[in-house]
Amino acid sequence: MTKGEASAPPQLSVKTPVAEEIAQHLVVLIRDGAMAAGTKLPTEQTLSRQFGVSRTVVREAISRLKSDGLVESRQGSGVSVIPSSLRRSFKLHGAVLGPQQVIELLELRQPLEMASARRAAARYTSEDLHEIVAAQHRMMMSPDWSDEGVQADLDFHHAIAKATHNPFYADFMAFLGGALRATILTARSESKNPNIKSITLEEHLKIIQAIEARDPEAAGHAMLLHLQGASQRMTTG
Amino acid sequence: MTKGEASAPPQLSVKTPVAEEIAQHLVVLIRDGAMAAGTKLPTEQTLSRQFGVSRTVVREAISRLKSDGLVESRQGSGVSVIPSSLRRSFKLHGAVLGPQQVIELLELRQPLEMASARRAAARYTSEDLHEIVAAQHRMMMSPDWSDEGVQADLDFHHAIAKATHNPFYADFMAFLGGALRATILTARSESKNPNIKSITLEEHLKIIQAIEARDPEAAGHAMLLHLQGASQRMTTG
DNA sequence: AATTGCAAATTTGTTAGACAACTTTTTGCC
DNA sequence: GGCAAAAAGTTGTCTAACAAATTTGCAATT
Repeated sequence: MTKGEASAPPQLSVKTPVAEEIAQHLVVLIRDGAMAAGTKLPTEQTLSRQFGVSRTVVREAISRLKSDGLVESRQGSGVSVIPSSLRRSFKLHGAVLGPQQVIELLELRQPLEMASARRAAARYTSEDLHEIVAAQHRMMMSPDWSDEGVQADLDFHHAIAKATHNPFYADFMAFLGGALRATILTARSESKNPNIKSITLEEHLKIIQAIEARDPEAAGHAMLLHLQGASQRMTTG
Repeated sequence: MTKGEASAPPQLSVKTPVAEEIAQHLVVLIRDGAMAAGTKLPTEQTLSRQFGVSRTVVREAISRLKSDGLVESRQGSGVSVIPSSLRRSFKLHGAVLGPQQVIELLELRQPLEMASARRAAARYTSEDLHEIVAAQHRMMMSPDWSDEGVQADLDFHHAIAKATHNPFYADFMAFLGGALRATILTARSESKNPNIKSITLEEHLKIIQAIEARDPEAAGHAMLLHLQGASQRMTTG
């Protein structure tokens, strides 16, 4: 079977590997409920014929679904869809985030950041504080608004999350930061407000002071003000 | 190359597919920083020799890392590690959660659930409320403590998250619920407290009433009390 | 001496066929 | 009809080869 005669026409100038394309196709089928939980996928051979690719490619695609916890395979039996209640991976499937999604993601981040600041204030060690201050310093020194500066900003929040000594906070904040990174960068580079950096640094400073004073409530409140301000600055350009 | 002469001896009675084992091995290498961001992995052929498996298996393992957003491959060039700041998947890598991890996960869940309840109170529609009540009803009717009852409990929280009309809340709550599901089930089946179900239903009811009254603060507070109670009931047996 | 151009070597992407390991279904015997 | 053995079906792994893209090395030219 030659490569060109796959059932789907070449859809975009972007060249995505076939395995990835098929994986996404299957993900859509499962997420949209075309394949209910517990049901079995067609056999690898069937899928291979259906998509017009080799079994190897199908296996690579299924391998990704397994990694995402969407399906489970048993040798000799088949590949079955795992009920959504058991999925153990949280993932942003869309490559780029639209404005609405950014707002929603920020809304998810807010309570986590507040809790993060509160718990950091209660539990930080001197090394944690040092790392937080270091990120703040790095941001101060960076040209506004370079990729470096945004990175330092994200590092600041990540350092606070690490100071909670709960690895899930740290991991999840890193995840959210990465997702929002590109958005923050473009928002700032397009912003006409020249004071945006100094304002941010000031807000950060208040958070640092509240944490250092081991005052969870003040830390959470300072974080809330910071996030509200940042959000406003992002959306109003 | 026959299968038996792989460099590593068969280590456990549990039979995990080789591809998965190698994938996890690589994940550990990357997460623990043995392979810095931006660096290239050894070639597939090298890895195949190193692990004593075929290139096919190595490719399947790498395919999973790609799905997790840990690496990126370019034809002709190689496979390079993606900086942690750009990772777009959040995942519990350990198969089972230890007691400490459960506590940490509950701590991550708490602020999210509170925010979820608050926002649900502010935004719910009649259908949302209906779904929340339906889950409560299903839990009431289920034998204590069946898998069904735990599912209804999780559905209750998920329905609240959906009522926020922010898909990230709903998705993430479903994710967390799935991760905690097994733990909750065993904790309850081992509990000697016969009132655990009625207490839970009572706490749920208070949350429902606060949401119905469109009182975000009361809803958040009721949720906090519920989570604290549930956590206490789980840890003290 | 530096740079450009091109061929060769690398490396990932895909295909094909084969066998092993395990599960499910069918068959044949009692 | 019930049950064990055989057969068929399905995923897991291996090997070999070629395609497609990138990197590297070398040589010729300026």
